[in-house]
Amino acid sequence: MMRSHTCGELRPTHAGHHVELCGWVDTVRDHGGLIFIDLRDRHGLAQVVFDPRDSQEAWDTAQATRSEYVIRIAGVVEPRPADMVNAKLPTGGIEVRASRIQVLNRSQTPPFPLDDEEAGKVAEDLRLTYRYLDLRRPLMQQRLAKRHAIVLAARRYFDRHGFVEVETPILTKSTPEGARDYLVPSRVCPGTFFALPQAPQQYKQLLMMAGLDRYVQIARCFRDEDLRADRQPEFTQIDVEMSFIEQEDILTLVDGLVASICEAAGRPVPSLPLPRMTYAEAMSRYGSDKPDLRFGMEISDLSAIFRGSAFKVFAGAVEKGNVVKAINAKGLAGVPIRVMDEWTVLAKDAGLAGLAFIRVQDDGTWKSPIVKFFSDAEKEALRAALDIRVGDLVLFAADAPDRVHTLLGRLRLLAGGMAGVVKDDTFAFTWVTDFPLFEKTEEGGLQSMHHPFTSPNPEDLPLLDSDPAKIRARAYDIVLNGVELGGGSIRIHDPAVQQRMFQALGIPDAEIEDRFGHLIRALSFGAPPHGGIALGLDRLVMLMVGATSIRDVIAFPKTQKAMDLMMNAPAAVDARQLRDIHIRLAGIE
RNA sequence: GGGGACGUAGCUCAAUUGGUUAGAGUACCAGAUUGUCGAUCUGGGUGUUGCGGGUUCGAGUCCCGUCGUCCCCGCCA
Repeated sequence: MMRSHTCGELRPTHAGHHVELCGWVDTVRDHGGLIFIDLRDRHGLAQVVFDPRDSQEAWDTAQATRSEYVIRIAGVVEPRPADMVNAKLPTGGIEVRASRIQVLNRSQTPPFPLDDEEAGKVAEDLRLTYRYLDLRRPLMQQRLAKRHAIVLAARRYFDRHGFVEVETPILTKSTPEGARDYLVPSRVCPGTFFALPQAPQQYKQLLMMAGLDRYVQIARCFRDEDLRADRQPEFTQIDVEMSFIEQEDILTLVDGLVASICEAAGRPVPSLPLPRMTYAEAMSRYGSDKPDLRFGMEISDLSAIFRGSAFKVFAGAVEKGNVVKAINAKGLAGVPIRVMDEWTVLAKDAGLAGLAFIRVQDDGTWKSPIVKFFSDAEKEALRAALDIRVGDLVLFAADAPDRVHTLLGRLRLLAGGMAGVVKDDTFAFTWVTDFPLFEKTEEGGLQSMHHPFTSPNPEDLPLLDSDPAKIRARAYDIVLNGVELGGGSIRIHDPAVQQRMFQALGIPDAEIEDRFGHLIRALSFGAPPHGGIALGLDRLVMLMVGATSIRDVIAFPKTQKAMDLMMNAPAAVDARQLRDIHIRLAGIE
């Protein structure tokens, strides 16, 4: 061992101990006589003092050290006099009087400052290019450590509940109906390709058919789609599957998992069970299938109030079977015209004719282009429905329900952010259940909202031929602060139902056999009822540590163009490698 | 694929309407300095204004293109 202690652990109780420390030079304060070096490692910071009267040789070396040099020192722990204690440091009660110093390695001047306060402002591409330096920062190390603690808590939780962790293949088969796949050419089988898994979905179901009963995996997943602050091309899921269970069992299991993880992350543990709402309710009240419940501003249905109104735009909408809904953006009566214009553009982009509004002025009067059409009774009903008060801004939308919900849901988030009513320190979990089984494709066909192995709600099965869009799935998402943390479903275990589902999705029989034959066959060999869920670990950790991007909780993340700036990946390969895998490049300048 | 923001010293930023030698803080280098802990003091500018074109007497500033980073929409079963 090159060290007797870490830099963060020495206390006044160590006084008189002879210690050896290793670490990086954080700062040097040279007083001509005394030299102070703050020595840093993952565990903390310790002040080391060099006095030429102790060792001229050590003092000379210390004077030549610079930021980020790696050094090893030996010395004696001394308590600091009361007036020299540094209350900001856990080790501030002591210092090490050094008798020896060894420079283990020198360092160039870092390309950006490594203290958390300054580095937080540095351009992210620079941090990513020198990620190993960025990760030296205490904040980044804390985040990685917390990620570890969360994964450990999850593994312990699942172990306690009898789960077995199984690794599934990274080289697998393309499933074109999902996200775009990352492909890997086969050398041995010319002209064929593996795909990296978008999720271990089929494998985990097959493990249920294998009788594994309770499966978990901290699984890496790959999707070749455009990136966002909360989306990376490779990411990690806590992937779970169980046999002989119902939806309720999964929800209860994950409730407990979430509580364990919050505890491990040092966050307030939510009271269980976590709140639940249906998809229909989430859309109707929050205009989103991942509602942010940290604030109100819920969507109110005003259709009944405006049925037959003198205001023909609203009355006409109701007449046609559309809806009139609104949110009360409390306190935002003063938003600039510019913002209202932007929001009106959003409304038009969403397919609506426009965005109606009421500003409630300081004297209580309503400033609005439309209130002159409202009767006194309608105004009173409005006031009651939306709790309208001085300073409020009411935003109306009248159109088909899905358009209205999408728009008002989006405006609700913008308004909430602008009004500053979103409490950062609050954790608002919710389950969203009863998702639709299908959604419409651009071509007018059907596609699975979750995935094609999702079980329909048995009550709705008769609708499969008549009105498939109305079928509810036994599918559920867990949402935290408006972020989709994870989702899952009860799966189809009847091969006949699975076959019908593929047919409903319009997949030709030959293709069903080609792509899913193995699964249907497996279902026919005594598949147990089963279901599961997958939770996005990166997003979970992001929220637990208060980061705003999952890049901040991934050691080596990729940029928006899916590049690794440190490794310079992806990169061209040489001709021989291409020949080996039977690939010829075409059409690349 | 689309919309938006940004790109000036190692880093974070400034630079009037297009106008003199592109500045500040910090970092860095040199010297001083025996109780600092964001040490201090003195001195030093270290620059292909992302890149390529264009307009102009004159471009960091205006125009076109391009590259890169970020945010959003589409996309993400």
